Amino acid sequence: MLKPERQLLILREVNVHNKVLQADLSELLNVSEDTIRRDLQELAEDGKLQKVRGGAISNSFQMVGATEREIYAYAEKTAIARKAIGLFRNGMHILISGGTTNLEVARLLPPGLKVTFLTVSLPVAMQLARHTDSETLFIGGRISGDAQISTGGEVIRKLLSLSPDLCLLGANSIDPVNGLTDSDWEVVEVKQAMREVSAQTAALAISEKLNTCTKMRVCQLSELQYLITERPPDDPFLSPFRTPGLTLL
Amino acid sequence: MLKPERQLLILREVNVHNKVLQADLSELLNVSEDTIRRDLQELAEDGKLQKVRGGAISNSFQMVGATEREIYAYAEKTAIARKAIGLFRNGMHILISGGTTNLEVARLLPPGLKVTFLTVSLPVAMQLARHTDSETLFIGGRISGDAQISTGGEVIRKLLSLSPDLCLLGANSIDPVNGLTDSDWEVVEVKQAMREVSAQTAALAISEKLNTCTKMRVCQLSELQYLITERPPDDPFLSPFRTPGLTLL
DNA sequence: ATTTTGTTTGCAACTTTATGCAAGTTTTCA
DNA sequence: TGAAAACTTGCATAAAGTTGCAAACAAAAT
Repeated sequence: MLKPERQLLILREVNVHNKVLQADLSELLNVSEDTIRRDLQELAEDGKLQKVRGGAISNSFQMVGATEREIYAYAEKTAIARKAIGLFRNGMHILISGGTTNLEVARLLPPGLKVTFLTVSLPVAMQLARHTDSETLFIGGRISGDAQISTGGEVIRKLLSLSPDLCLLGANSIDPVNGLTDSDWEVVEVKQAMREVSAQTAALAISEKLNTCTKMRVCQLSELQYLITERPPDDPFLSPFRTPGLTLL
Repeated sequence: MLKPERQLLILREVNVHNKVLQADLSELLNVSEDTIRRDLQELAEDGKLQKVRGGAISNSFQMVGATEREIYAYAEKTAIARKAIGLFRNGMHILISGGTTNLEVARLLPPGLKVTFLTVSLPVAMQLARHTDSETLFIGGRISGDAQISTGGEVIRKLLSLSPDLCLLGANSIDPVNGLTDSDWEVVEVKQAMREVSAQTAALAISEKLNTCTKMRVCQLSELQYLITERPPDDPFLSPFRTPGLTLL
């Protein structure tokens, strides 16, 4: 039996069964396992299948995890989170919106920090709750399924009775002209109220979201006190955002 | 069985059940627990799931401080959850407390069910929020770290303004003499209010918690309408709980 | 037909990996 | 606090992989 012929049979076998053991192939094709191994290796190099220890698996055999969202731009978000935490002082009341960047903030809280957190995001609240030195208050309301945050009139009403020292807003998109914008009206409504009641507000955005814009405005740049990105504050990329009253971190 | 194959099965198992015990996987896949542990570790390093003591939990199910205890006895808990869901009717307002059994209820909700859920538990709310046919309202307040539920006067006040059709109380311990009891005062306070405002209340308890008692009473048995365990309603084990006005499920 | 040339194959020696086991440590929960 | 369960670390073993090499083979050239 010629080599190309044999490899074709191997390929068919793999695609039918989704996997194949080289011991089985060796027996089926009456060649040594070494030969099979070399064949599988070649086929794998051509991308026809995936070689694994002991045999091979078909290309269609994909880990479910491929679609699972691993936290996007994780390193950047961690850097932002650390800078944001630098603003915290014991005794503060801090209002936090949702999003993965804020989740990183919650995850990276240093032990010993004693602040009161107020949030509308379920995942952020869960993470914050692990930090036993600080207190966490959740602002209840109708849970908006995709963003996993409280929305609606009741949230707004509750927010208006608060006056936190600092607000951390995860930014969906931000540009110098349109300011902080978002695509979901329910979220915009909540973020607006969050900013309005807070003494100071910090927008958290990975730099890839800078200079992008979506449909609805949360606030103007001038209404923010801090803009936190993963870049150093003096990065030329940030110069469009360098305005009086706005501190870049 | 090839290693990637095994890991894929593990991942499937995790994503279907939201949590797995490595002892179960070990039996299912006929490999030692050490191997399972190593697999889980690898998958966790790849961000495909989250490793916890004794097993793993799915990524999509971000329950932050899951412990061995919390992923325990899920077969029983799913049985209970299915029975509880049998009580649901479209249009109902349903109040749900925390605990892993209620979490199962949230996870197993059938598509198409249109009810309004009210809850004080962060993990339950997160799970409920994925069920887009129903509406989820979270009752905000101070988050009690270990139980991950809202507690405090504000929760009570809010609860008193509601009148849900059904209340699902996860039971920490329950016995015929002392009724439903719990060990954490903050939780007891909330559960009491939950029961008081609801037209009907169901206690959910795996049978191992029957005939146990802890320090503080939530309510008497006679103040409950349903007791749901994983056992059939006519199980002799349940006879001490067979009282007028209390339906065993 | 025979030689040459290059490829393919199987084998042997050695390295690496996967897995299970055991001893000791940590965590959890009663 | 103390027992049970789970984790860690190290190790032994077997299976799989690697490399080098020589025999076998096919195809091309003489």
